[in-house]
Amino acid sequence: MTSQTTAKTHTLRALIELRQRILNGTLSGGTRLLEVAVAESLEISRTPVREAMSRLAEEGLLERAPGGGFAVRSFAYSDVVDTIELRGLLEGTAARLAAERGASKPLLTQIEKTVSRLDDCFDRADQDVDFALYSELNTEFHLLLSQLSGSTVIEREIERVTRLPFASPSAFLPSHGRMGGDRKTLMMAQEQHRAIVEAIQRREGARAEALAREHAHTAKRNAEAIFGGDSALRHTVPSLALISG
Amino acid sequence: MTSQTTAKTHTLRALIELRQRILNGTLSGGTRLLEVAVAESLEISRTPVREAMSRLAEEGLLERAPGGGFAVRSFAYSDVVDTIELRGLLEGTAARLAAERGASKPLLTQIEKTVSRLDDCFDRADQDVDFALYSELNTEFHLLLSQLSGSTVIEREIERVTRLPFASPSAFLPSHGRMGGDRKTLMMAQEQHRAIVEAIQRREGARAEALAREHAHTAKRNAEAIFGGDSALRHTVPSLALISG
DNA sequence: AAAGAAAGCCATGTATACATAATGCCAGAA
DNA sequence: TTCTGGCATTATGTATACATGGCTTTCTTT
Repeated sequence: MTSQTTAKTHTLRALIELRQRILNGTLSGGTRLLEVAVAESLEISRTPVREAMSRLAEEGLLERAPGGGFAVRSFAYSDVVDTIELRGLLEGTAARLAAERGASKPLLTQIEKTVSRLDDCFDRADQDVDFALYSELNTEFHLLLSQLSGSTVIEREIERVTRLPFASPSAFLPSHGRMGGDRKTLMMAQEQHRAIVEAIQRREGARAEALAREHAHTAKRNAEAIFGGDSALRHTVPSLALISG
Repeated sequence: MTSQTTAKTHTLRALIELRQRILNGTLSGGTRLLEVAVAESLEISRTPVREAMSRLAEEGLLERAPGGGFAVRSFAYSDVVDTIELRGLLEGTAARLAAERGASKPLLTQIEKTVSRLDDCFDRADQDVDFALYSELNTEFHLLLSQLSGSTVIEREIERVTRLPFASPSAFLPSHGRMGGDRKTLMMAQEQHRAIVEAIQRREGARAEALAREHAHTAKRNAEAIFGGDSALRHTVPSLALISG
């Protein structure tokens, strides 16, 4: 499955390809990346490789090795849990700030619309939920929430934490593979979405914060369920191969 | 004052020199850094310049420009306040986790010793406090607190936020320039240090969190006082020239 | 056989030449 | 005057040759 990534620049191609290899576990945690080897593997020169690795370090997928060079960052199970909790912390703060400082009208209108469109995902009475659409709208909701905070600092940090694949709001969303109580789970999450927006509108800061934290906590429980389940369940979540411990 | 930085590699020299210029305001927010210009200015080639700029982007002092290249990040007054609050949030979480999960004995012993050594800064009955020593120990205290959390995620984030010069625990510490009620301010802060450690030892998570947040809040008040004061007061705080709005 | 020194390798650091893409300016025509 | 086309400039992207420093390995000497 040599995903012939076609990007404008070699740097971008290297970036995407390396990211891919890290996420799918081809490059496991702790692996040192040698410029020459990677360059040969991608059939480009060292320069764009360095550039790509540098960006991956900014993303948090690589870390600079002591004597120069880069190594793949190791993620333990506890890191996943802590990072999700951190997202809850940040999103909680975003919600509180939005409530306390008063969120901008246009953004509020927009997030209401997003919540409403999320509702539509459940329209059909049968078990089928449009997961792809839900996932997309869910991501949009969380992005808007970070913007509602009115703080570029908070917004930036959320964006940063969220970039780690296992901490993204849609990371542990049920996929088509396992259907069980998923519809109910999603509906509960959606109820939390609505409550968060309502609390912000009513300027109830503490409540908005608590709700957003609890919302992330739900994601944490999902993660725990998947890790506790058999490995077949784990494989339903893409790019989770990078978790070592 | 051409600070002839002597570092092993050109990259390091460029890194230090550029950081310096950003912090002292020579390069103001929004300024685009052109590789060739910087390279000529530092009398090195473009390669180490790119490398240095990439690291500064990781530090948060630069940001990647849309069409490639880097620009100096702009910091508004509100960013300073928000970032300090963010530090409070993170340190509060670190304190809570340390209390809840139970902190390691050796680290607890070490932080107790640090608190004790901070006490010694006030030994002399006169107004003189050893600011340099206090600052160093204060930094050490906050570092140990982040480690007490037992979460590499939290520790890493605190390290990251703290790297921004105006969010570091010792950023708005009174300097020799202005003595007024500084001794009292420092003693109050030190009292908070002691209380935080005590709460962690007693496994009082919520209290530890609240105390750490309040501690950062104190720093925020200091920052506000300095910004509210005349510009002469602002100049007593090193590397604050980078704040634009 | 053990220890030290030297040599050589390997990985990153650095310079530089060239490629390419974006920007902007100038000129000419509608 | 304004629009448009092309050219020129400039900045980043890329390849590559060479430098350097640390580590290993081996050879030599005691």
